[in-house]
Amino acid sequence: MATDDKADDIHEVERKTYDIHAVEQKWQDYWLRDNTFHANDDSPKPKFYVLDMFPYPSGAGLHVGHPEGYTATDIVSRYKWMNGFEVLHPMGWDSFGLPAEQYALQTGVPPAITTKKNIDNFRRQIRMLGLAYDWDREVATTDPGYYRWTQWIFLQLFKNGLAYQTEIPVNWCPALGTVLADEEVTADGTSERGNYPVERRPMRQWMLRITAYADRLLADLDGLDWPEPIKEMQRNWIGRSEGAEVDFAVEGVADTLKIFTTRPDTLFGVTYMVLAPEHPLVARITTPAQAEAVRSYVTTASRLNDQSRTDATREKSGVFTGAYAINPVNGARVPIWVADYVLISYGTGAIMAVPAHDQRDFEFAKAFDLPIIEVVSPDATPRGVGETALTIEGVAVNSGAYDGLTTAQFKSRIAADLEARGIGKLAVKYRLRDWVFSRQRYWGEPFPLIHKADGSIVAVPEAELPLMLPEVGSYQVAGNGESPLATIEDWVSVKDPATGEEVGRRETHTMPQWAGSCWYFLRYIDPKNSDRLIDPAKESKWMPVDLYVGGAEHAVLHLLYSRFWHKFLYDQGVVHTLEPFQKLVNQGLILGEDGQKMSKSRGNVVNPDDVVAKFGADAMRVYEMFMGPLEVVKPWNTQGIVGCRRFLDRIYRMCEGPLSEDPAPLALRRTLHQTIRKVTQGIEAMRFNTAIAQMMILVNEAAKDPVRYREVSQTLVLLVSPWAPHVGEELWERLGHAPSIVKASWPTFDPDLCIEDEIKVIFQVNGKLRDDAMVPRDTSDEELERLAFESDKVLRHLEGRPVRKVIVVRNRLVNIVN
RNA sequence: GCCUGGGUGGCGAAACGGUAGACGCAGGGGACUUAAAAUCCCCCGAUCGCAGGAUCAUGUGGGUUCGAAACCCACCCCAGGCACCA
Repeated sequence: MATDDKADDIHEVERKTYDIHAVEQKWQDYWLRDNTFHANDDSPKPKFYVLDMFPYPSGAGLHVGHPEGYTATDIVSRYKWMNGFEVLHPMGWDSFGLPAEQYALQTGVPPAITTKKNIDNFRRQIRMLGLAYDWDREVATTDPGYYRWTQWIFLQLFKNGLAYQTEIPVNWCPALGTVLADEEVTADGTSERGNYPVERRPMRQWMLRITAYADRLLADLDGLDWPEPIKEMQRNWIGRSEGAEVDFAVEGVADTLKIFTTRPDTLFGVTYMVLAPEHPLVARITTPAQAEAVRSYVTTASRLNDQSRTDATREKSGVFTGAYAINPVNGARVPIWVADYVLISYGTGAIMAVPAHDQRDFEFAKAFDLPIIEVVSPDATPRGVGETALTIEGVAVNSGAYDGLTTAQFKSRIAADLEARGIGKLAVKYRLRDWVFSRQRYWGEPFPLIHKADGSIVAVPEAELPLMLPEVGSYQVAGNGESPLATIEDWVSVKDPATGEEVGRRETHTMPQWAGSCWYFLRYIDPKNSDRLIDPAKESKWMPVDLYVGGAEHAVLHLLYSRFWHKFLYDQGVVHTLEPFQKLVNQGLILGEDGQKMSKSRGNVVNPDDVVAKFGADAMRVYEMFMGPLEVVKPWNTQGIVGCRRFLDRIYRMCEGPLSEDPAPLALRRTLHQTIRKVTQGIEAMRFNTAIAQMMILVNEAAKDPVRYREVSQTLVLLVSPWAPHVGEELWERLGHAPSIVKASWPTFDPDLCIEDEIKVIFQVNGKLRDDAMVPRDTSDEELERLAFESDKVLRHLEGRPVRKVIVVRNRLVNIVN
């Protein structure tokens, strides 16, 4: 009830000032009709490419979090237009995805229909906010004209050996008859939907060899203007580590056991070896006596999902194979174990265990009563084994001829020695894994691949792209882990047109949602090209993206996948920049009024439709930018918009009635120029909140003068127009100018005028404020000191003690220390 | 556990190492009005004081400095990310 009363109050405001909704509608219609924000490929002006992370068009429509980033880029776009740039600011739809498919399962409505409806709603809402997009360049990843090129890129990856099939363990849910993503599996190993048991089951998957680009993905981060934490997250995700590969002979077997270690300097401390349960050597080296125990352990390990497998707090488990390895540095005979704390997917899937200097090995050795040998000491003196592993770098002990070497010296010496003997070499490993690129779903891009009867896989000819996603009768999964596509025999079976004989069967997996979002920013540049992905001339005009704004939740996956594809396209000569996104900014989440994350279940979701209906799009835009710094997480407060609405109304009134053509009084002009400076710098630095505060200061000051000066009012309209474009256009027109205001020039400031000529200087005694005085700018140090000692308040606080020191900072303060 | 951010009034927040709390919300008082709304003006960190003013205050404890919200060390709390990666 209380909020309804507030809403009525606001409608009262509207009648008093102007018809907000009529004005907003008028200008939205104008922009569409005039195609105001069309980016001209042939423009001689310098380009500026501003990109938003395009949304998944969900059934729920926009929430107030979307417009935050969109408004930020919109302000920058409009500002750049006004500064003489040709701005590319497009919008589109990341429209493949699970929700539409799940909705289809429940209702039978095809995802294509649902998706179109949702896109229409998103487009309506985005236009309602007055965002300056070039609608001629709209793209949707579900459009065959778009995914044709997603498929084309995949084919190039395939042809270059960067796409391959493999059997990997996936989350298989027998009850649902489908494969689940990790996010769809709960911590206790059941499905999020329905709570059915989920098991690990090896299944055929398509993989992309992103690891082949690991070094470049890491190295090229350095040159990017991205938030440092995001770069750091990507570095950690890639996880480069330098070490050595060492071959251990296995007693009585021809096979060698290859391990990776970052601490080859601890080779003398090896007391056992560990193989991952999936390691191929396990079956070959296990002795008959241990066979049953090993088989049982391996089976148990295979049942655990990745989450519990990699839970570091679990107690160590493992089993002895009965086999022994020979340490190449000292000939020591060490037992080979199998344990699930070693992962098959990292390094060589096998380790040498040095319990004295690795915490995991230490815990394992304690659990199974294995020996622990100290080989590193901080100061060359052995100090015995303690209660934890000593993982520091230091000086070698108990290491034969290597004793006394520092860790770094040891590492380079041993690498050379092992290499000379042909049993080891320096090696670099990455934590990054290849990308599981297939999904057993309907609503995604089909793979343009055909499996032939002889087991070979051939690409669909490029001329036949797009390979259309067929309509399907039922969205139920096939039940055997294949996608619904597998049930459409007509589509799956590829027949020779002449003979009618089956020549092959189509791949029924589809691509993940990430695929379409990996390259959409390229298609905006040349959205209707049916001959190629992008015209090279246009590509070289617009790329790279100058500013990319979106949520930090995409810090790793989307941004890493996208960079990978971009580097591949660079290698293919499709694009001319090594990196797609020069500058990246993450907007912070907007929380509900209760300070909690907005969610339907909490009932704290704020709908932009309601906000715009009550306050108008301009007030909402200003408020979202006024709430605080863009990057910060902040709670929504509907009451707070009132102040922004008032601010816009006051600007409106400043432009009503007769305007004086006289120059404004000096003090007001000074504030005006300070405001131009602050707002200009604020947009450049994307500090939108303090820029608004400064405009409010100007409005407050201007209102004190009964005369309305054109100089002030008109400049203010220009300054505020990127935030409040409808008010901007309307007032610009009322002030006698032709639309659009983005074609007007951004105001400039006079730096001399920004400087005050009377300055308040403070007087401190022992660092505490005691008095102040107004003085002309650049008053000399001597004069300032003299004035300070004239102050009664200062003298009182000196309390007659002798002055020890006087610090004078010109135009700022005098501090007297006694 | 590790890596990032971040803790400032009732609330959202400002503050090149130099007057802490700009600007806005909420709150209080006043003007206008028959009345209300809108609008306009004033006050608004805490404590003490009639007041001039004083003292305290930016998560906690130390330190550097003439001077610290800001820089350094230790700790506590919150958010995000990673988590047996050899």
